[in-house]
Amino acid sequence: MQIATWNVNSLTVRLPHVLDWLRANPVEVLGLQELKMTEDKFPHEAFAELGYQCAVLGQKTYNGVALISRLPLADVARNNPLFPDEQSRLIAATVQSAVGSVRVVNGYFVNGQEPGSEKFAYKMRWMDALRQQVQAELAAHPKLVLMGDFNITQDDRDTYDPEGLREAIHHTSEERAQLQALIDLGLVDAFRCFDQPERSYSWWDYRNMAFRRKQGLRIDYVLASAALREQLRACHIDTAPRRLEKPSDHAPVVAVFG
DNA sequence: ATGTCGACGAATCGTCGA
Repeated sequence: MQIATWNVNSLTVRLPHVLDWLRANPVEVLGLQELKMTEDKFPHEAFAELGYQCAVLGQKTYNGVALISRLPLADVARNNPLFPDEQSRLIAATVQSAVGSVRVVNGYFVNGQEPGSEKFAYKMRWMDALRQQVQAELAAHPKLVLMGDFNITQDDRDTYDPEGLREAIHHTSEERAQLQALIDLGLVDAFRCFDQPERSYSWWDYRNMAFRRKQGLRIDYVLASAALREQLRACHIDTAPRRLEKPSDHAPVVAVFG
């Protein structure tokens, strides 16, 4: 089974890229972030033609997440029952896969803007609540994947400028402690379970020719629970869509189980 | 040096968020 995550930065704009990518990469489950559309505008039919069903938590202009799946999506949960939130950032569902029943949690984590800001405080509260939710989900579903745009670099390998960006947004000790606390629930970073090229990133600013200059951050993750670790076969970042005309600023991250 | 996108409301650009 293959599971992927991709922040598409407007599904309205990126739908052709996503459909093309699924034709070339027919993963079982794809988590999308930053749909920037309400559910009534979601192109269910286009995905259905490729054999996918979708569960959507939409929002106008900002945020918005979806699960795109070849397998039936059961027990769909939208946002966090422990954390009332006007922003659409989380969607979870259960799939019966070749590696068993897997709970898939897909998140668009808070950006945080700047350390010390109100948005940064919201990021911390949001992750406190997410940790509680994932802990409960893990108790009910030993095989669990938590994936999405985390908006956090885990360590210096995940940033093109570890010195210049030390304690900058996406690099703060507080954010990294929050990510570590999630991992400490019993998850592994699928990408780091395997040898990877240096300067592997999942996001590049649109400005400054950042992609061409390899100036990116790895802020998109697939985390797998211990019960799935031995089934984990590979994980990679697919930079091909970042090279297309009018790309998303993020690249898909793919994890292979089975 | 604040550089690029995308959405929005009210324009044909300014503002916000990333």
